[in-house]
Amino acid sequence: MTAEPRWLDDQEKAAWTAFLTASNLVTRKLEQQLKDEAGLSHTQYEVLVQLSATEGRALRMTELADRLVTSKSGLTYQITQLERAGLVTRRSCPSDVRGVFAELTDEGMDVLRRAAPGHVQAVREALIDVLTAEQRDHLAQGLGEVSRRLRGTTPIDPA
Amino acid sequence: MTAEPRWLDDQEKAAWTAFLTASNLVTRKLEQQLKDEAGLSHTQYEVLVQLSATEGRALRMTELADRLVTSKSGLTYQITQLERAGLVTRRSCPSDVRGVFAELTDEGMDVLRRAAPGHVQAVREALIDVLTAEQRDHLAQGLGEVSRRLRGTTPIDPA
DNA sequence: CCGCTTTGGTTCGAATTTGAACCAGCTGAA
DNA sequence: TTCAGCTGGTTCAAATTCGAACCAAAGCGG
Repeated sequence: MTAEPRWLDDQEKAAWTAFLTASNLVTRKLEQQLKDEAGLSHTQYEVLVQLSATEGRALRMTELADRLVTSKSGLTYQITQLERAGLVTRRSCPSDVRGVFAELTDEGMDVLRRAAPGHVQAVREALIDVLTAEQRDHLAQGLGEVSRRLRGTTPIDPA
Repeated sequence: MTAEPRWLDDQEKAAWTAFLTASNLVTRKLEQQLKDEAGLSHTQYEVLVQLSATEGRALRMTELADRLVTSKSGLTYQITQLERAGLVTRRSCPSDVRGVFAELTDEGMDVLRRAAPGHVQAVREALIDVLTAEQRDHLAQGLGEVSRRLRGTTPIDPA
């Protein structure tokens, strides 16, 4: 048993390490930039972005957690922080007593507006402008598929 | 002032979000897998990998921190954990009293050997086998360049 | 040989993150 | 109607992470 696994060959390893290190470096860089220039963590920034892009500027906690790819408890924490800072408010859901909407405040919108330019610039410098249009397409294609598969992950296949 | 920034167009945004979500999802997935099957965090696993791949199975703290793309203090913490678990030992550097080598123990090597197959398998499922050989090449090319630029980042250009 | 700046690591405190446990409130089937 | 089981969020404790402060040693120029 435990047949020798298929190790990664050089080409595969190159792809893997490039992905891993780029992922770490970019994350680090942007976290830094946001903290310095806007006083926000990347998670917090993403919350604001998601809410601002949504009709009604509000989303349910679970939906938001899914979009951010974070844990429910992690989101609860961050929303509390943002609420404390006045950038977001909690509102209860009319159709489900248990439900909670996180809603972007005007101030939250302002903060986002001020933070966005610098952040977009940083994203360009770190990733977007470094790639050719073709490379961006390949990236979107490949990693898009990767994401899709990991999202629809029902480990138990109901045959 | 503050000219309207160049926002991301759809194509660029697609690349960015694909990168971001794939990065989060893959990280999450692998963290999970390692914790479950080997009782290691991904950082710890990477430490073992880097050491095992090095002549003498030892590396200086700073060098190791750079390779892992982590902070020095973060590495100090993790090495302490691994040392406590008996997978790594600290050894002082002969040529520099301040220096510290992290060295892989035999037990650490064993743990790595047991953990590797499952982890490689997970990496394949999450990323490598999802992409075509061509996509992997593009990924390695593009993100390799991204990494290179972020590494050699001396914000102050000494003109 | 002497100070000054840099380097290598660790320590410390603050901020996050995560999964497990928990509490309601929903939902569907009997 | 009723109860078992799922859902939506929060709470909690434990593990990490990071940057700033710190200490000691190394490297250097004079």
